[in-house]
Amino acid sequence: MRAGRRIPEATVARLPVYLRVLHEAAEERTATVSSEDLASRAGVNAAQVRKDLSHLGSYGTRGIGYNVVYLVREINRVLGVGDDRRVAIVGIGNLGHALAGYGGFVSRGFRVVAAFDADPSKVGSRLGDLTVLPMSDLGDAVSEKGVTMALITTPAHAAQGVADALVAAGVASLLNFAPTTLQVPEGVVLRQVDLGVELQILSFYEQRAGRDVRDEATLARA
Amino acid sequence: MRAGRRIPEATVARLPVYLRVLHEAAEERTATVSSEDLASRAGVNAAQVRKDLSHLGSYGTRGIGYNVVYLVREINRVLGVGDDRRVAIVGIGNLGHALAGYGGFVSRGFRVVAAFDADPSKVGSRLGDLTVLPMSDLGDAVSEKGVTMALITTPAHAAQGVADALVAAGVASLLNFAPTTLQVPEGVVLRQVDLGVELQILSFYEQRAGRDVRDEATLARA
DNA sequence: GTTTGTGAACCACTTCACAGCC
DNA sequence: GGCTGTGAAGTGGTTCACAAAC
Repeated sequence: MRAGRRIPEATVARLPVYLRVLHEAAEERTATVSSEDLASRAGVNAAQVRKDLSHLGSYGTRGIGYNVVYLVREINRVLGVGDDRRVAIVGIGNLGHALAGYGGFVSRGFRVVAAFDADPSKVGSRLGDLTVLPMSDLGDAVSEKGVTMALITTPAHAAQGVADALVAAGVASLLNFAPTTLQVPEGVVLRQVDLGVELQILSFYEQRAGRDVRDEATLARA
Repeated sequence: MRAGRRIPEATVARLPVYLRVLHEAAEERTATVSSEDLASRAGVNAAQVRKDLSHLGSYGTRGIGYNVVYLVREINRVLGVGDDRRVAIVGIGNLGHALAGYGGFVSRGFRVVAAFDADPSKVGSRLGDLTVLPMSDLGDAVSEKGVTMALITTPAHAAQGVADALVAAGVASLLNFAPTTLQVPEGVVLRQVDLGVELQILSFYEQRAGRDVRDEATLARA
């Protein structure tokens, strides 16, 4: 598969993991990595790595491996990260609060620039260097601050309404943490993270682990 | 495929989603659901639902659908949920704090019974009705409280050490939120949730959404 | 008529194995 | 000799389509 054609979904889900591993390698001043290195650090098969990377183009050198800095740049480009993306959080409960302060977003090129809550007692409170805004400000704040992605951390019953409001405001990428299935119009990208689901999946494999030994390393959402 | 043989990984990942939908249906006093109902509420294809459920056995009635209460019981049994599972959280930063109070766990049969942190200034602080314990208490507390699953919410650099300690203490199911790949011995079940990865995947599809329209609804873990 | 359960067809992803390049 | 890039083979998952059950 030569240069960037349609990239398989499964590959897209692994690219961020490679990126993480490559950053670690870069910190250790490693100039090049082999598919074998990358694979073992990412917890996948080496052939997998090579095939995944071949979807982006031919960025390796036979006999040598992949140039770390160069590969980081290419993956960032493919994922559309790098120029910092503006993120809003709707629903400032425990989880929303935690995500607003989560360092793992900033270090990956995302910046939380707005926070909203429907509860008047929360509106106006500080959240790091942000002020929690009322839902009625959503439309204006989204366009003023150039928000392109939003995290929904409301209770389940409020999530669909919030999603509708976000879509109406022009936000086209939603990451939903509320434990409910959302409907969005075509063209809007939606991903679901349900922490309860993760524990239940874990529970299944733990239960099995007694009889047949199973070791499941999985990526998120993946 | 008659009655419970080996259940495909992809099916296991969807069962908790069906469970969530079934609980919603139960609240609405719906006695039976068709695969079509279930599918549309879960965001998948109806044939998928039927095939998934057929792996558990034949619990539907042709011409009628599936009995909600009965199906909930069966899925819970297969997943090994129901008898409340004891969970520990290691790393009481923003995220650990939020997860300790997350209602979505309790309502799904999981109970957070212990919290640990390596930072002496956090040890002894209250967290709901728990007290944060030092890492040195991990072994004892795990066995006393019957912990079988743990959430790792430490910084990345501490995660492997914590995983090792948990495994040594006899915890055989780990859900890792730290953005790093962990190594665990055979027989230990490990799942990875990386919130930064989720945003990066979202970013990729958002970027595409302009040209070709893609709408990606995904379940967690994938 | 409705809806399940399932073989068969299809499609996507993974792994193998090796030619080609350094 | 070492390592990538990739066809080919293998595996697993999804969707179709229909017979069987109600």
